[in-house]
Amino acid sequence: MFALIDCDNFFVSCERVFRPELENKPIIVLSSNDGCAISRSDEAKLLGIPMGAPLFEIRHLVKAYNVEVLSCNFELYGDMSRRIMNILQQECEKVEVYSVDEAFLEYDDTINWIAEGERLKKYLMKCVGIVTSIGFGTTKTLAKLASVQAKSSGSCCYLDGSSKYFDVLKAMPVGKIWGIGAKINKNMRQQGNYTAYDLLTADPKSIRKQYSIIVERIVYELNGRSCLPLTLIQDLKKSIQITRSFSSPVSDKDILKQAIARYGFRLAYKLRENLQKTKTLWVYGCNTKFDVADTVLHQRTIVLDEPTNNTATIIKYAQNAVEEFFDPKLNYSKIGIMALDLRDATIPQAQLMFEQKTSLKKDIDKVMDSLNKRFGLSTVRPLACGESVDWMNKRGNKTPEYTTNWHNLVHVKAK
DNA sequence: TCTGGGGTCCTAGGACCC
DNA sequence: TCTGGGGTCCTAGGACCC
Repeated sequence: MFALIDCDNFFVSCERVFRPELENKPIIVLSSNDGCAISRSDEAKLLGIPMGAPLFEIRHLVKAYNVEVLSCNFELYGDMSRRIMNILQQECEKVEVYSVDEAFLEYDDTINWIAEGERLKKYLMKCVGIVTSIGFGTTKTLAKLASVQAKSSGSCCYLDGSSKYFDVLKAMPVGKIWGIGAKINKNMRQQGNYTAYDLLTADPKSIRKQYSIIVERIVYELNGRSCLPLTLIQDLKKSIQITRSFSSPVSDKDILKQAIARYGFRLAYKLRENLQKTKTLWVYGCNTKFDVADTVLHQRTIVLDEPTNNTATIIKYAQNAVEEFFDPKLNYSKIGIMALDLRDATIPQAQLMFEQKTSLKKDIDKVMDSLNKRFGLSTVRPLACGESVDWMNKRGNKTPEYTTNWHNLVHVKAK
């Protein structure tokens, strides 16, 4: 038996925990650079604000209905997520953290599912203050679908592939199924498969021929035949990237080089956190993708002599790449760096052709990491990252880091 | 004027091997 | 003029997820 725990309107809900006066009001949380709405309260959804709507397109609604607009505060959401996952891990032996606001649980023994779900829901609300939707199912796909049903009904829901639940599946649009995105949804509807029930009764082999093995698996999963096991141990990452849009387009090479140094610095830190090294870097810069015809992408791929997670090395290659592809005529709207071909840093690689470097660089990284972990990210950083932050992206309405910064602790007065 | 960031998996086709 | 059969590995692109 699988369960899916999904936090309702997660980012908005995190904000409300510390701003209870925002309860029952329309709120949206924006993406980085204050660009799009990426989390909406139920009240905001009712106003017709779609997921991912650019702020400039919904200004009239924001104004007319006095919508509270918040910048994203990922420090807060990340910490709230950790709290929730820790609780789930205490409550159940088998937990797969699927995303920042979702987790799959697996149970072996027979218990009263709905009662267990309601208990968990209440407990999470009491401990963290976040409303969750919980679905149970005999496969992960069914548990996911049950959580969708739970969201609309307000209480926990159970699904298996038996005819007992066909009514629910007949009312469930095919596009709501985990793994059916916009493209496949469109094709399915053209073929006359409108609901989860239609897909459940489809022929798996012909579905595979027409779509892919992924959609074939979904058919089996809807029938109650489990194809997707719980992944308890997270595989090592295969790629890591850091990319940001500028608050306004940049055509100054020095600023681009500062920005890429910052992202390289973050990237190297993440690699070290994951105990990984990279053998291949991909550095790119582009103008806005909304200028239809003339989208330009400048890029360099760098294959390193030996795998590294050293900040100075990564920044050096990243800045070289920018130096090479830079074109003063282009307005860069964002640049980014990606580490590919990642290796396990705990397995030492013997070097045949290259002399062993001294450990000085390693020591510098170690000191930087420990200071930054203790006093906050980028307390110390390489000079290459620069000081000026004018070009950095906007987060105009960011709320305090209530749970991760001593200076932002909530003050409570007792009367 | 203004439009996020970070991932995964699968497939087809090309290059190469014997 | 005619030109086999069976593999592997890598990459780019597409689709999906949150």
